[in-house]
Amino acid sequence: MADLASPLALMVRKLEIHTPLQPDDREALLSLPHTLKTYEPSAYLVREGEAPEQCAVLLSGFAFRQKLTGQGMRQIVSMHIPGDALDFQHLFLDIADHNVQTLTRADVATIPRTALRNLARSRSAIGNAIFVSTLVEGSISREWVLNVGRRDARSRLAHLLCEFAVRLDVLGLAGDQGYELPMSQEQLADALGLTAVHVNRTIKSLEADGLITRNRRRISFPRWDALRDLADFSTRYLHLEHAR
Amino acid sequence: MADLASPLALMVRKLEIHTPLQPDDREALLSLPHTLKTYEPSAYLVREGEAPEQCAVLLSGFAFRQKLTGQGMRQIVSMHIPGDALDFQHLFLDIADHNVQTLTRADVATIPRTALRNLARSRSAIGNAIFVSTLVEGSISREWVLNVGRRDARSRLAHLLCEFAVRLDVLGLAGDQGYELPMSQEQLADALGLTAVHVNRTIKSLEADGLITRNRRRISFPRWDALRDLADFSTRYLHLEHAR
DNA sequence: CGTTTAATTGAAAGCAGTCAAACTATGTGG
DNA sequence: CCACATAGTTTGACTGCTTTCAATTAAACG
Repeated sequence: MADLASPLALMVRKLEIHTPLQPDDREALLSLPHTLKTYEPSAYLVREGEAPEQCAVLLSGFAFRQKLTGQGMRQIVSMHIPGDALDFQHLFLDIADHNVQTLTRADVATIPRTALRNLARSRSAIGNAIFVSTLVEGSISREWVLNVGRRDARSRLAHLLCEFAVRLDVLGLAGDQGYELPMSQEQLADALGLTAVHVNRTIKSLEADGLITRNRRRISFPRWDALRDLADFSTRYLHLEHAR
Repeated sequence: MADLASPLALMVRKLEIHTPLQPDDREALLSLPHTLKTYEPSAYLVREGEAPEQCAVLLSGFAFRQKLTGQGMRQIVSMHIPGDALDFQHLFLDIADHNVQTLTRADVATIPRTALRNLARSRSAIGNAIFVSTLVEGSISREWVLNVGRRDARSRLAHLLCEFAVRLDVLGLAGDQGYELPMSQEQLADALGLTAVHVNRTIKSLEADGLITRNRRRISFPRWDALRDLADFSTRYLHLEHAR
C-alpha cells in the first residue's frame, strides 16, 4: 500500500487502531514535516527538566520512559514499540517530567512540536486521535501501578511479557514463535521494580514451569493461556476494542 | 467572587492552574448542564467495564481510582481532591478500565458526556485545558509507578503525604497545620502497595522520628524539609509552573 | 453501652534484596 | 584464530524488609 511509503505510516496505523481517520486526515499526518535519525541503544530522546521542541516518533526499534529516584534507582515507567509517538505530552506541557531513552538501535522521526500541534487543532479527528492515544497510555500506566504494587515477581514478569506480546501482535510485529525481547534482565528489573538477580531467578522459574521458552533473547509461549492466567492479564486496559 | 456561585467554579479554577482561560471560556464551562448529588463513602462513581455517559466532577470530599487483581487484591492508582474531574477519560474512551470510588462523603456534579465533549471541540482553549489536565494525571501516574516500584515503605508513605499536601495547598485546601488525611490505613496500604499492618508501623516510625504529628486523622508536618527529603519529593511532576 | 470498624502490637515466616563470584556470550585487536 | 576485554547471565549464601497470622486496644456509631 502507498501509505507504507511514508516513514510515519506506522504511527498513523497505530493511531487508527483507536480512532478511525478520514483519508485527508491521514494524508495530513503523513505529510507532516519531519527529519529522520538513527539512535544508538540507550540514547536519550528526552531528558527530564528540558523543554522539547520536537515530537519524536519511533519508526523501528524500542524505547522506554524512565525516572530516577534521588538515590539513583531507576524505574522504567513505560515501554514503546515501533509506531509509538514519544512526545505527545510535550505538545501541551513545556517541561519534561521524565526521561525517554532508546532501548535498541532505533530509527526516529522528529516532527516540530508546533506543526503537530497546529494539525491537532485544525483537524479535530487528529486532535482526538492524539488525545485517545494519550488516554490509552494513561490506562497502561495505571495497570503498571497495579502490576508493581500488587503482583508478585512471577505474575509481574508474566504480565509484562503478555503486554509486550499483545502490543506487538496488534501491529503484526510479533511472530507466531513469540518475539525478540529487547530488554536485558537489568532493564526488566527496572521495569518491574525488582532486582536483576531476582528477575533472573523468576525467568528461570517460568521456564522451569514450561510457561516460556528462551533462545538467546527470543521468547516464546508454549502455554499462552497458562501464562495469561498467571499474569492475571486481560487486554481491556489496552483499549483494543476497535482494533483490526 | 461571582465564580464561586457555580458548583463548577472549583473545577474551572483547577483547570486554570495549568491553562489560562478567557472569560467566555470560563463562562461556557460554568454554565455546562449538570446535576448535583451527594455520595456516601465508598460509593462507586465508575465501574470497570461500564460505559459512562456522564462526567463526574468532585465538588467536595475525596475520591480515588482503583483496580483489582484477579485474586481480589486492590491497588489505588490515584487520589482525587475537590475540583478534580473524574471522567475526562470517558469523553473519548468508551469502556472504563478502572473503578472510581468516593473516599469520603462527597458532593459530585454530573455533566453529560456529550455536552462536555462538544464544548471541548468547539472551544479549543477548553479542549486544551482538558488535555493538559489529563497529561498531568499521566505524569502523576508515572511518579506513582516510581514510588511503588523503587522506594521503601517510609519514603513511599512520605511521598504520598507530600503529594497530598501540595495538591491541597495549591487549591488553598490545606491549612498551615497540615490537613485531615481522609484515608484509613488500609486505604493507604492499597495506595502504596503495602499491607495495612506495615503502613501502621511505618506511620509510627515517621512519627517517632518527628517527621509527622498526628491527632486522629489530622496530620501535620513539623519538619517539612526533612520529610520532603526522605520522600525524595519534588513538585516537578505536578506541573505547577503556572500556578498562582 | 453494645457493636462494629479501625488502629496497634508481637512473633514468625517468606519473598525479594544484597553481596560476591563464576560463567557465557560477544566483540576487538593483534 | 587466539588473547583479552566487556557486558550480560547465572548461581550460592546470607540478610532484611515486608507479609502473615493472631490477638489486643482504641475509636466510631446507632
